[in-house]
Amino acid sequence: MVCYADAQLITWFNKRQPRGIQSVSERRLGTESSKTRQALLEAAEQVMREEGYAAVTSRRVAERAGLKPQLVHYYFRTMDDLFLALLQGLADNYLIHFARALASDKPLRGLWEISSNPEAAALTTEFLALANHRKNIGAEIIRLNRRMRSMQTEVFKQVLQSAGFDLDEYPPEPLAVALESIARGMALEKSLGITRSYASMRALVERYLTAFEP
Amino acid sequence: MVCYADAQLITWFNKRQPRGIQSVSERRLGTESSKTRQALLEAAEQVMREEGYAAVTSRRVAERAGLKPQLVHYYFRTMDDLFLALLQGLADNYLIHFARALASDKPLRGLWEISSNPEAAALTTEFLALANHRKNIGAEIIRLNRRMRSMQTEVFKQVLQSAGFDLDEYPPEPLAVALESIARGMALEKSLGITRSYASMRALVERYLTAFEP
DNA sequence: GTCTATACTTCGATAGAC
DNA sequence: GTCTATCGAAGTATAGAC
Repeated sequence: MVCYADAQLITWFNKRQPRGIQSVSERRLGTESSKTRQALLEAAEQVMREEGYAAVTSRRVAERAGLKPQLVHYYFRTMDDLFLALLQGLADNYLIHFARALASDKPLRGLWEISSNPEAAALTTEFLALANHRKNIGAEIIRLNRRMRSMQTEVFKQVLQSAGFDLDEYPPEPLAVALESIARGMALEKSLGITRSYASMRALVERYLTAFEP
Repeated sequence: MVCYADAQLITWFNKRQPRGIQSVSERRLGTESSKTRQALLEAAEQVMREEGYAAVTSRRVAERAGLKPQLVHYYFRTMDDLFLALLQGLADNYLIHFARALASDKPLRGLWEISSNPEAAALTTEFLALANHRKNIGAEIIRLNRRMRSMQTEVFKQVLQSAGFDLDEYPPEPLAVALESIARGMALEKSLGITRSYASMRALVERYLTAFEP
């Protein structure tokens, strides 16, 4: 199994094409390396997770960070820019965990664990909802989805092949989609307090994973 | 396979316990049978699907329906009440399609089709996001989830049994969860314009469905 | 059943001082 | 880099006339 160091993977991944159309206002803007900017992003993530994307307003984010609302507009020209930065952070975070899963001896279980995280699932759901009506967010989600899916599919392919499975009978891509969809679905139910089918699903998934990763 | 008529099923299903805490304001309220109320609900559903839950405001809903914003408050005491009514409509709609699937000779394929509807998936995602921070919505979603899941599980159980499958090896409940999660995941990607893994996933699912429903 | 009028809150965004 | 001050727009909700 190929193994990247965290930093390397993220660096490689972030060599991305310029994203969407940027606003061309003349207004002054804070640097990306600012600590305050980071604090605002963390506050925004908390607000989004706890109260939903509609609650991510300059005033509420600033309040959570103990700062003035105008600072949000100083570091992010528009709220859309803030959401894009947030999405970027989420993707970076995914990559870190993905790299760890890759480096472990049971990468598929790692993928399952990543997508089973209720907090991450809730955040992802917020972004998926956002993506349906904010063009910029939607475009970025599509970009990220493409890359993540490719990487997941590659992991499935290598694991299945080295375990001697026929890739026609066990097609890597839909299996990757299935794993992520199911894990996120379960995580969402969990974050709502629904645990009813958790055990039986865990057993079912475990059976497949054991077959794939003995 | 048991077969209910649409109306009967909905009637049975809607014999539900009273939902959550209702506001106790003295204000006048329109009747549930009003045509205007129905128009507002349809407008709200459109707005929610196209622009997200955050766009479901009294002003925007009224505008879409060609009415005055205050009418929204006349028919729904609070916006939460409107969301709950919307959710109820969504559940009723699900039941209609569920009943049709039950009555057909391939109920599992029917379940797949229902959850594969991109518009419905987008709406469901909006509600799942809403559920994470609006207590009333969350409670109602949990209630609906429990009932729908029971019904889906029962369908799986009957189909698998009559096809001679071992229910320990093919456990109905997690299979129902998997079917819905995957279908919704695919539908969400579709509504974003991602069609990449659609064909291969369709083939994989078809293989299982053919085994279950020859 | 629908309207006008209105009170109050919160929002995004910007200009300009320090 | 952070602040004060401020605009205009949009939001929920209610009272009361017709």
